[in-house]
Amino acid sequence: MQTKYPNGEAQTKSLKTRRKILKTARKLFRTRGFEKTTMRDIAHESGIALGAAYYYFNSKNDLVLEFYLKTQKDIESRSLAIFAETRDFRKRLKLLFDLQFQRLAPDRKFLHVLAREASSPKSPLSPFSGRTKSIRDVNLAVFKSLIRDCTPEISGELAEMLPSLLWLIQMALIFFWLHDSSRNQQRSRGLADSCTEIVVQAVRLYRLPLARHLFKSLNRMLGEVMSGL
Amino acid sequence: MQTKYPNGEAQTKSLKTRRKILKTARKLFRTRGFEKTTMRDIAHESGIALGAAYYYFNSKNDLVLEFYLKTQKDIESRSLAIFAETRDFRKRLKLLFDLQFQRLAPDRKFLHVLAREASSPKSPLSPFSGRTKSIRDVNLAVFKSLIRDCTPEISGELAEMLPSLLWLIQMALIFFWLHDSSRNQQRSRGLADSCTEIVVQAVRLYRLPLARHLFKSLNRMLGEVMSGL
DNA sequence: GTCTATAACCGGATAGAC
DNA sequence: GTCTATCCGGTTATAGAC
Repeated sequence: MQTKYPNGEAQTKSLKTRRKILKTARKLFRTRGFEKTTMRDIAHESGIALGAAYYYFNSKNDLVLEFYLKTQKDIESRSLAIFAETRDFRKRLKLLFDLQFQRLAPDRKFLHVLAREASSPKSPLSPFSGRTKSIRDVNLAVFKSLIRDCTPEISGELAEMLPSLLWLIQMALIFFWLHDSSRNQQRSRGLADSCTEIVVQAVRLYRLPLARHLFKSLNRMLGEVMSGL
Repeated sequence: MQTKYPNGEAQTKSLKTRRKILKTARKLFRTRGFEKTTMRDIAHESGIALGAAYYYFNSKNDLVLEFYLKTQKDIESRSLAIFAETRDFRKRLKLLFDLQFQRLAPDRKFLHVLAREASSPKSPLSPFSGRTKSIRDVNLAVFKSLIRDCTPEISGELAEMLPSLLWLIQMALIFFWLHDSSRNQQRSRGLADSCTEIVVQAVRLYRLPLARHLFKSLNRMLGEVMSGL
């Protein structure tokens, strides 16, 4: 991961091997599934020794993390195009959730190890850990630009808290989607719809004096969740 | 697990061994942690062979599940006492969350395997799977009796949807608490407070015509999440 | 049918030679 | 940076004892 490359020569070769491993792993994970694919399989099909595979990746799980990171970066760049299409808050949100499902779909079968790994506090893959902080920050930035210049206009305190809230909702949606065995993950899409609707309705209620207490508590909750990073 | 016992003799001995394993496992998990305790350790300290441990428990994870199930049953019976103390909705909710934290606390260090295991769709421990359905039903029943005869009065559609909502919140709280490294899990307690407050405020807003759409969407969302069990 | 004990198996991960 | 040989521990297979 953090290996130094003193010269272009080595870099090229090293990168080639690294990519080869990733490609093989992805292929095998997709066809046989994560648990039925052994590191020995991956090394063998990549034409290298087991030890070499571990030279490039610290663990089998790390391979999966790599795919996820790449996808999230991809989604970030594509989200800009989405926000250019429409300024409507609801549509933007819906399109973004759709984009997540769509881009993650090819790897859905084995991405569940992400959730599993994320549930281990010790793991660097924990949702509350440093390794994933960069990707979380990217996600938050996406939600910030979703809110910017949208209709209805969202500003002030609401604009402060919404990114965190939307990020949490997105994480929950992805978790649900990973386990969703309905055809084409229809249930997850329905869930994304209702979550979108809930947020839209909540935004509408925000200015209501009677709802003041509710949003105060919600804001406090978000602070408590996100402060630990 | 589902072994038949044709006579009391065998049952007694069998149960004794079983309990011995559980006791040893719990002790070792608590002192060394889950991953540093091997099944060989547990068998050895229990004075039995490795194979015997596997005769009683299908896997190392199953041992942890056993502790969790026992705790949840314990919580169920204690919750009745709590609801006898007060009819106040907010207080009942807060006391119930506190009870969860308190009873689960001794095993907090190794209960994270629950979350990990629960994240594997194939696993019988998945939150959406049959093995855990009974415990989920028990939890839901607890929330139903929390709502019954409380002040402010909760009935109708709201009484229908609240148990599911509270269950989801509870699961999220426990997940957060498992990873919470703040002293004495203070952050989790704060989070439980704000979640409680959010629910209380939401209940207040329920009758508001302007909030109709919001609750409709919320209800739909809960249906989508819970229908898959 | 109920239980125990021993010896593998399997696959993720590591050590260390080259 | 790549290999081979090993470790380690969850899990399984098997052979019997009661």
